[in-house]
Amino acid sequence: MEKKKKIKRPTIRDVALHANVSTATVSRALSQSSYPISDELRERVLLSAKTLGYAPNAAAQMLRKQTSQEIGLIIPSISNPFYLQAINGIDSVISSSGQILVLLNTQHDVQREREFLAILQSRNALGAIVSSVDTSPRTINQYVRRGLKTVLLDQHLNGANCTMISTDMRSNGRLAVRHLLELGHRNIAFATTPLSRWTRQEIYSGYCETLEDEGIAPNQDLLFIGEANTQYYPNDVELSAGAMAAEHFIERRCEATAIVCINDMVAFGVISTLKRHGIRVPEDISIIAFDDIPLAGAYCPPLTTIRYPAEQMGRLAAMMLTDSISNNTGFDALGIQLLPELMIRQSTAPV
Amino acid sequence: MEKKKKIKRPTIRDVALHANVSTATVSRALSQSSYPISDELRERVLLSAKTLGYAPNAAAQMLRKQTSQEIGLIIPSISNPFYLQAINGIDSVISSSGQILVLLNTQHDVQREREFLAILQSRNALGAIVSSVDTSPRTINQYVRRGLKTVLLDQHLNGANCTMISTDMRSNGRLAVRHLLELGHRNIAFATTPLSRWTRQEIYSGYCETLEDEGIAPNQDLLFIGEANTQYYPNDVELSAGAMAAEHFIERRCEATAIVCINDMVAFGVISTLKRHGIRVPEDISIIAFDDIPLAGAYCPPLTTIRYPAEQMGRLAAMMLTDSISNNTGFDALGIQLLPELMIRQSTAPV
DNA sequence: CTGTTAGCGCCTTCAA
DNA sequence: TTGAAGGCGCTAACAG
Repeated sequence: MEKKKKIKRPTIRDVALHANVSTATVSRALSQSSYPISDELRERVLLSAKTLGYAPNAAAQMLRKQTSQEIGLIIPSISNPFYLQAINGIDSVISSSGQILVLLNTQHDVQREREFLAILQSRNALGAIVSSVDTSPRTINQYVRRGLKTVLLDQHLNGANCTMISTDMRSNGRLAVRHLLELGHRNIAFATTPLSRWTRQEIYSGYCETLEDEGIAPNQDLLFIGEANTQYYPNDVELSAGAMAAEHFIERRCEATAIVCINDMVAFGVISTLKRHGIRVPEDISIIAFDDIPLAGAYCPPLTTIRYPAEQMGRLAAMMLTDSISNNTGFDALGIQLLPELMIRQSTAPV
Repeated sequence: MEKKKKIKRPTIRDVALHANVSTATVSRALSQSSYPISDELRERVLLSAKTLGYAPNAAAQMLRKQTSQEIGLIIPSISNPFYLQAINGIDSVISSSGQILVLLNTQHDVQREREFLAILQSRNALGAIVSSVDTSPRTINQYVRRGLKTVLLDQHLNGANCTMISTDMRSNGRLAVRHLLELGHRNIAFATTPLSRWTRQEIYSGYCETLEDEGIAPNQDLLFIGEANTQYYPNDVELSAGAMAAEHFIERRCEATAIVCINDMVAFGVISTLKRHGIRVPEDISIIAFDDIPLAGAYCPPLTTIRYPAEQMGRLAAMMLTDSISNNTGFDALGIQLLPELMIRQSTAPV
């Protein structure tokens, strides 16, 4: 192969030489600083920079200024539309303040999560928004202590020394069940992916509590867990998990008149599977879920669901982070919970 | 407010002092280099680093090594599930080689796209994967010339000096129409968001061509364009655009027996709106679309669609980029097209 | 107003 | 096998 000449980008010194000024002047002319500089020089510098195609070296700036413009986003997966919406919200805030989003996907691996935290630390990231899969706040706190501004998203980690934004999943769970109870349902099943995440456990707890309040004993036989798999829908583990749960539901001839699904995607998997078996929603069985992803209202039937304000949560997280960065306030373990909203559509009906 | 003591992270020098060796030794001990170093020293250094909580300063490394481990992903929006899948594919490749993904959302703004390219250049990014909204390859070529490794995703920009990965949208369009023709449809409408992007125009061209081949004159009255809006579905512009197109379709009492939709989300918007007006799919009208997002198969009816191998495209883009980086091959304007696949489900039926 | 200069933290020759 | 030292590109303190 032909030898490749390494392309050397022009530096501030090249510009200085070309414009016949000092590097300091170039630096001042190019930065928006209000530092006094004559218009003539400024223009000469700007011109030289343009002719040479000069672009500042970000690494040098970071090193010198001891800071970067990066915000790290650590999430467990990017398959879930929730994160898409959250990213949207986050991006809308940070991009307008000239910051840059570094996306780190842990794939639900605690080890990776820790590595990513270390990476952000290494990079002098301005801050991190973390949807943690860790069960202990130890690692997070360690980085917070070392100065990494952090906001926890979609997860409430007891004892974490940082702002946490979530919704009260348990009361969301209650809300869903109460809606079904009001419609006269008494035999209510629960379909979910494995209850490994705190948020899922919370929803399930809310479900159990509310039934108990009503004098209905929660029943393990009504819990349908679909493994994360791609057996039924090759492109989506949650859809597929929903389908799996529904298959079990049918096999076991479950007589529930309603199913609470852990999220919209699982619900879609459940509904499409039930339909394939000739079971109608909501005539034969009511379905309620959580998230309210954009498609929920355009599904058939339009899905009754508890809105999870994903985009707003993302936006809020970014705002809290930005605030904590610019005011240099930290260590304020503020817990924020967004209130749920029941979106009644057409997948639930009276018994 | 209380004065905040600036937290200073330990440097390589601190570790050197603590371990009573030189900074050079520390550097060598910590890097995986095969440089000879006694086991005893190595362990001492590693221990010191751990006790001090040392983490290398990425900026300094980048400056010194004149390179970063960043891959930039420039996309026009993160609302479209296509990009979600593409990100998934990309991430799966680059994260396994220790690289980091920087997500840059242009919001369909050419100006922002150019700024982002400049930012990546500034940061000595290893490379960029770009889903461009530019209509000319000029800017891209400029950065390619300056050494930024680039792969164009989901867009074929004539004259661009870089690898381009896309599918042949025109033949995808043809494939869709041919399927409908085979089912006996002759009066076929087209529902889309504005035809601003090249990919959309291509699909539309394929649609027109195929009709002409069949002796059917394309008819402007059969083209339904839904503005990007949030009027019908507040959380999703494409869903909403589909709904809008369908409303027009109904208002104008269009008599087409089939609709080609520009993508699955638009199709969902169309279908749910048609249904709301009592029009059945596929009994009254057939719907075909493009993308095959995970939900397509779980919709009702399951959507007949042309699979757009988003994740594979992402993976391929990342692989091409990685390859071009490690082999330092560049300027090889390779055009790659992934073949479409018709997923026949239940939203299309004979006339 | 403009220039000189000293590092920011790290890696990597070169010398020992 | 280890250490000393220069410099990557930039900014900010200090001189002029």
